[in-house]
Amino acid sequence: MAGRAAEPEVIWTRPERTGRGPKPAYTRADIAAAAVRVADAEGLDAVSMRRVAAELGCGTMSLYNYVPRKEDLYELMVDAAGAEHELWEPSGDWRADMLRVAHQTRDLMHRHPWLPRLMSPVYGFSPHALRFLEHCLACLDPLPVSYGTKMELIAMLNGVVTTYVANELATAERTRSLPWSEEQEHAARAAYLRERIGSGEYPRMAAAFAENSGPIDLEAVFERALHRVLDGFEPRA
Amino acid sequence: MAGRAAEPEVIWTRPERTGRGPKPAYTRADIAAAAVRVADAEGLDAVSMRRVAAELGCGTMSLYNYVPRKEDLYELMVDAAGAEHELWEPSGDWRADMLRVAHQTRDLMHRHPWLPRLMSPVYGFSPHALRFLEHCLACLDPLPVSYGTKMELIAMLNGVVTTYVANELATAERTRSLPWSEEQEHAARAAYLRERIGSGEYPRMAAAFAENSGPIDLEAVFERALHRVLDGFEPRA
DNA sequence: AGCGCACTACGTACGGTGTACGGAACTAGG
DNA sequence: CCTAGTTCCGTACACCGTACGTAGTGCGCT
Repeated sequence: MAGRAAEPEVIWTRPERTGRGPKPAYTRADIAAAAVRVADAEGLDAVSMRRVAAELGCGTMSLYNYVPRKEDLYELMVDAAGAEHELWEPSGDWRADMLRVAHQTRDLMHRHPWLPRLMSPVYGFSPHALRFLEHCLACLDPLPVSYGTKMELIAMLNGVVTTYVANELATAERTRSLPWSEEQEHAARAAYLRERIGSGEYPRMAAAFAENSGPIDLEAVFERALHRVLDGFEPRA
Repeated sequence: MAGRAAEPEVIWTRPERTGRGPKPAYTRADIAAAAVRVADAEGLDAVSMRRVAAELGCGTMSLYNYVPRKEDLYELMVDAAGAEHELWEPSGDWRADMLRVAHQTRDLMHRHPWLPRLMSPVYGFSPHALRFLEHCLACLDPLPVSYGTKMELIAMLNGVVTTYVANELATAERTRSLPWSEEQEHAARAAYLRERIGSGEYPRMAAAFAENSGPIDLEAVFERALHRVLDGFEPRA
């Protein structure tokens, strides 16, 4: 009776509130918003049950009335971020629409740099994720391929965007907890790399760096990557 | 003097041992191997400084003589795993070689399921990562594009493989710490998904699931993804 | 109407984490 | 030889997720 059996539980099936007892002081959305606020301002590692509870102004253990495990808090955060996805009436040009989707996802991840790290297929079915998925499928209506293929397209595009942004943000998020700056870290790694490459052990890498030693246009790299992904799904190629 | 200034430090530039004092009891490789052993057997979350020290049979704080921060231990682990990459004489067929690379990476990640989670561009320049990169570039010698483009190809292929395997392993690694099994978790999520889709809010997702309700051939999905990536870099398309 | 119970709230406590600090043992360089 | 720079590691601290128990609250049922 009291000791509930260990049964799998998806947070979204758990009703937000039940009839009996005092009214909950917060909604799930309140909690997600607080966690997102903390993560945005202080980084994902600052998101602890205590910190989020403090942000809300309640006791730590009160959170466990809303969220059975910390992992579910993460799931709420991802869903809350997904709510910021702006949806539109599909234009009829699936390529243009998917490019727009990709750019919007990237912007979203720039606003919430912790998102790439939390991106997991496990969280892929939260309410807002479903809404987003349905929207992508709507944008792909003009594309004459099976739904299975469309799913593969969406997964691949999202994957590439996530990987790309994660790479963009990696040192930034990393150096947050380090006693030196991002620039210093970058410089140290670059110096090490130059030294290694100068050793002659890696002739092709040396050639690659010689080819273009200037700064890379990351924006252009991103754009090329998107187009290449979409090209792979163009029919009758 | 004693209080060293906070300067950026790449673990690979730090000499493995210095002249003065007693001989270190372990090599960096010993430590990496111990950490990998723990991660393979008990999951990445079991890799704590105490646990790794116990695995080695030394005091916890002794580890800090070899590794300044836990994060550097992760870097050692990734490099140690990278050492398992088997390199070969390029065949002259860059497509075949890159497919082989991709499959090998996937196998590697299956052997070390914690690898996708640690994959970070920051770790991309460890000794074995450089060796691997040079090998990929060698395989791409027959491809008549710039080194910049080759780098983009390698990054994209690795990214797609990593994302794909991470998805494959997500629930498995996740349920390790949960009081129920992977199958139960999967069933609960599937039930929730069916319920949501049955609501009629997501007509296209419903159609997608109706189209093919049987189990998906993940192997084929992976293969298609690889070919699509490589297609995007085929010259004169 | 009023009782009971399911629920919220949350203080305390436990076992874990990364790692700063300091002291003891050891060995190569001047 | 001596001393300075190491390695080794026990102790300690702040913080983490969360199990458990208690107190108070208000809905639903009788």
